[in-house]
Order: sequence, then C-alpha cells, then structure tokens
Amino acid sequence: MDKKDVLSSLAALSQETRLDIFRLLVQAGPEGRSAGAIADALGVAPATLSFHLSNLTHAGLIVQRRASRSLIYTADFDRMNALLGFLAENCCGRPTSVPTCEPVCAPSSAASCGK
Amino acid sequence: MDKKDVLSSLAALSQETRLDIFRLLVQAGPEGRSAGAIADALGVAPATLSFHLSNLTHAGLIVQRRASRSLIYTADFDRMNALLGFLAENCCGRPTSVPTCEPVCAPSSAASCGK
DNA sequence: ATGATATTTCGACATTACTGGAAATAACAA
DNA sequence: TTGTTATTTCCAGTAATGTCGAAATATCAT
Repeated sequence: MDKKDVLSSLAALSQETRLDIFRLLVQAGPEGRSAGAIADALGVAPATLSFHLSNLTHAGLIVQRRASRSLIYTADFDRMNALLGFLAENCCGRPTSVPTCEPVCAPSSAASCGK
Repeated sequence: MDKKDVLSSLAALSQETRLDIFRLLVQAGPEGRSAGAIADALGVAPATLSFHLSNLTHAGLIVQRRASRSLIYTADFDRMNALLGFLAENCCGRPTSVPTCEPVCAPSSAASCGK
C-alpha cells in the first residue's frame, strides 16, 4: 500500500457520510447492503449516495457486486487492515510491524488470540 | 474520542503535506522539530506550512511549544493511538477492543509484548 | 416491447480547502 | 531602541469537494 492509496483511503473516511457508510458496511459484514438500503438507513439523496459510494470504491475500501436490480456494497477488510498497518508503522514510531494477533480487521468472529 | 474528533483527525492526515509533516514529527519523537526545520525538510512555503500546522494542531494530532524564537512541534502519540483504536473498533467489525499489546503508537522503543 | 424499479451519470451551484506574497507579531541581541 | 530571525495572520486567487434535481442506464416482469 503506497502513500497515494493511504491518502485516498484517509480522504474517503474523513467525510462524515462516507464514514457512516463504511461503518454500516462493516457492521453488515460479508453480506453487505444494497445502495437503496444504505440510502434509507442514512437518509441521503440517491445521487449524493452514489457520489460517495464511488469515492469509497475508488479508494478501495468497498467493493460492489450486482444482485439483480440492486448493487450490493461490502467493506473490504483487507484494505482497512492495510491502512491500519500503514498508520501503525508509519505514523506511530513503530520500527517494524505491530505485534497484533494477526489482522486487526475481520468481518465478525475474530479469535481473541494469545492473550 | 467522538466522531467529530475522528473526522478532523482523518481529514488532517488525508492531505499529503500534512501526512508528511506528521510522519516527520513521529520520526522526530518527543524532541520534535521547529517550524523552520519542517519547512526546510519538506520544501513548503512558510505561510503554507503554518496553515497545515494549524490544521494538525486543531485536529489534536500535534502539539506546540516555544523554545526562544522557534516554535517546536511534536506528534501527539496518545491521540494517534486513540484514532487507531477508534478505527479498529468501529471500522473493523471488532466487537470490543483489539487485543494488541497495549498502545500501538509509541515514540521509539516499544517493547514487543507477549509474543 | 412496455413499464416499473434500482442506481448511476450529468450538470450546475455553493462551499470549503490549498497556496503563497505581504504585513503583523514575538523573541532575542547589540 | 533598533535590527534580525522565526513564525504567524491576512488576503486574494485558484482548485477541489459536496449536494441534488433531472436525465440516462441496467435489470427484471408482464
């Protein structure tokens, strides 16, 4: 993950509506949510939502798949892990990688490692 | 750390010059760097640098102290840890806090915990 | 084909952010 | 004091971002 990716990911998450969208999709897990469901949940105009979904997609933080008429969006946990990794390593004075118990981000039941 | 703080921290770090400044200050550790030193290191016009330093300060990510004629800026590691904590908990599907070995962010020699 | 539903793209506007020169402020030295 | 250095504030211009109505696209059902 290079600096450009980091910047676009941070920019994506630094906008309130997009942060809300992303958190909603994290909660939703691998199942995801349709654009319409997101719009309903957050009370955003369709065109505005689409603008933000596009931004998050280009930032690599979410992924789109089609299910009949609906477009379903899901959070990309790998990407979020990569972002957290970058921040921990490059913005925290850690010489190498952080001794976490494997990925910080996971859809739901992340085994609580070691201790 | 509430959502507003998170948003302003993310916004601060999502700008290239500011990310560079912050990384420089993380490297510099508790000693910090003067505004002039930062300007020299990054090749930014004084007024522009001041604008970004102000932004980072308001976001709570850096802290200012005066040393004679110079203003010395240092990274606020606690704040960065809080940000990472929020992202891990709220944007990663973790139910509670992440089982890291205590703070992710530390100035320099962070003991490599447990294993 | 026609119509209904789901979502995006287009276009225009309003707002906010970034940049840097010039003037102002702060601290020190002679 | 007067001058010098370090930094900020002010200002104006330019660029980027966010918003949303209206039109376009895609999918499915009849």
